[in-house]
Amino acid sequence: MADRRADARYRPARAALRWYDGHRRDFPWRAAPGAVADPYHVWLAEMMLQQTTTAAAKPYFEKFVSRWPSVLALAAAERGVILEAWAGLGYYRRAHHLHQCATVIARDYGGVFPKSEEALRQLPGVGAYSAAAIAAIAFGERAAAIDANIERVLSRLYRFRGSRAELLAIAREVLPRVRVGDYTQALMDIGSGICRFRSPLCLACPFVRRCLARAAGDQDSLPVRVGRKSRRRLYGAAFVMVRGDGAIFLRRREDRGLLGGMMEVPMSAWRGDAGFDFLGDAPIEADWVLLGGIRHSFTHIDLGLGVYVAGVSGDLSGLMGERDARWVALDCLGGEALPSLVRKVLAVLGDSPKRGVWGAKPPAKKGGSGGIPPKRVGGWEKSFRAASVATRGVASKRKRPTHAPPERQELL
DNA sequence: GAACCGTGGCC
DNA sequence: TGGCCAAGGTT
Repeated sequence: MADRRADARYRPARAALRWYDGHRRDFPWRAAPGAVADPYHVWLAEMMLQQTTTAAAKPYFEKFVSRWPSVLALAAAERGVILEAWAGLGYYRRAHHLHQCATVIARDYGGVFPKSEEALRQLPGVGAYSAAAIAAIAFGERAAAIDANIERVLSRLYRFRGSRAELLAIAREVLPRVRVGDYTQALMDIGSGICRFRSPLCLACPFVRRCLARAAGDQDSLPVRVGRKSRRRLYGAAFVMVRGDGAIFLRRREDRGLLGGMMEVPMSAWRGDAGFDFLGDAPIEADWVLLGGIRHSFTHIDLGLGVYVAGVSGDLSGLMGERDARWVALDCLGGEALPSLVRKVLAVLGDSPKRGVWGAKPPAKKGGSGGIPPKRVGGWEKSFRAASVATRGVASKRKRPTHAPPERQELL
């Protein structure tokens, strides 16, 4: 038999924890050093951080904790209000799961999160990674969480090119018996700040002398990347209806699918053909004016939208058959569950892009309060009135964006 | 297993 | 600009 010590895989826990004690990042969802983390905070953060940067999630986390200090408070909130608070963060299915999960915790667990990885895994929106992360960070359970950061660190450390399941086995093998939560977050911090996707700072890494990829010089090729499909290009039109008092018509999208449950202005179908009859999909007959266009990229769709606007009057009750439809005053748009796509559409009506719907601050600048809708909007209505007076002049003078549909003179 | 699901930053 | 990335989960 071979000597067990000679075969033992390097365990990074000691070095990781020592590094963590001196270099840990400070986040609002993290407990103070040595303190016990709040499971509600850990869970909420993990839901927000799925495929999302810490900079983007941070202001949302602070807003949520401020508005709903406990999981019971969150469970008592209306779904639409949660969607409004989530607006701009993306992957809106997470907001639905968030509410569902809070309801389950309130109803089945008396407002107390379960501790075990297995029980957590059963909750809506909690997958293999999140269950392990919450169990380890909030409860100190010996659960091995592997996110993109930890996968990168371990893949390079062991120069590993195998399957995810094999990596999980390795992660469990080297998991420490104490301070599992700190260890997990240490690997995340090292992965984020040192063992970066590109230009890793190996000389600052606590594992520099143990890292097999570093020794071989192939750290840049790890972990093995999976090829991504290119986006489909689709085209369509958005129809902004403005009532005499300046209110805009919004409706709620279906719960399922893209932007599920979020508010929108009516839109045409989205097709691969950039020149189809968009106005045939208009919600009502009106003097639609093409004001401009926007581009927006989703995970799997590259979308170009022409933005049409029309002043409307008379009996508009027929529109109210739409799901959760309503007329919203301009200064109330910030309180609606408007995804970034729709905010971008509405920004075309203002002379200062983004300003009209996002408020004074443009969205998501370097860790700022991006994505948090303002309470007030300014200077927007006047410029829209000027634009609507100019009508066709505005439409023809505006530069057509690359992927916007061509102007259809015969229909204008 | 593969497709779907947002958004903003970086190079 | 276009491609890639990020504390992934669900169907």
